[in-house]
Amino acid sequence: MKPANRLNATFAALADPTRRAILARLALGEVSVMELARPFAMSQPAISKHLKVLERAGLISRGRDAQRRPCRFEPRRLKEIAEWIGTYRHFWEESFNRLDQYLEELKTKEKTRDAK
Amino acid sequence: MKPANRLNATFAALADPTRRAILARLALGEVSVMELARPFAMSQPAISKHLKVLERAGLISRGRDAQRRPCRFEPRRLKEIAEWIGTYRHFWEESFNRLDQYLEELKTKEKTRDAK
DNA sequence: AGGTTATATAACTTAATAGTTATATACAGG
DNA sequence: CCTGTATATAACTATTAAGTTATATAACCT
Repeated sequence: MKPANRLNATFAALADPTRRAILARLALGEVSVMELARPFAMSQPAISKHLKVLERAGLISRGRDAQRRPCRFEPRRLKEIAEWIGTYRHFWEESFNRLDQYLEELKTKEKTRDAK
Repeated sequence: MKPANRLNATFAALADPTRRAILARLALGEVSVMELARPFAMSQPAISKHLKVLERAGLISRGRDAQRRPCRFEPRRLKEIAEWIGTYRHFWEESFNRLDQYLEELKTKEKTRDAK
């Protein structure tokens, strides 16, 4: 998959609260599908579908343990989107906020001056 | 909007490459809709729809300049998802990688032993 | 007022998503 | 071999999303 498509798939997968909850659970360790499904007010096939979405997005991988298919969290794709967001980080970090504040001050001064 | 719904809307908005490209453009400064639309092989109403999605997600805001509605990038929501991802950061950072490597080594040793 | 430019909205089509129930597959264990 | 358990798939429905064209709204300019 091309990197842009990876971002599409990753973001789309993360847009669903059930899937984010699944990831949160998997961050604590491998779990089977049934175990994953239990806390949700949703059928098992629905959970299986969510898992397929997560897997195709590369956010989880699956093992084999008898008839169980334990799911494991895979951090690579989260790292990728963390890096994507990183290119915007300066917008909310200290150094930028200082510039922002400075610009705000300028604006306020202008208005004050114009009002005179 | 509740925080969970905000995450839904933000991730969904970012899942589209056109919208990510719009954000990238807006990170360089305010732009009007027509200017934004130009580089895309897409009608103006399509761009307006994307902007509405971005606006409802809180990723942009819009001003007024005569008949123009200049769009401005709003970093808050990106910051929020950066924080959400932050809770998983330890999975790909140095300290974790060392543990991961150690576990990989253990596995390899097991296999080697079993093969004997 | 009338024409032009910028943007938004309406109505529509197509395709994708999230869920359902029912069924199929695969393995485990007596 | 038979039964139960875990998971996946099929077939279906309802909702949402992304695009289109045509039209409406709003502000500028002469």
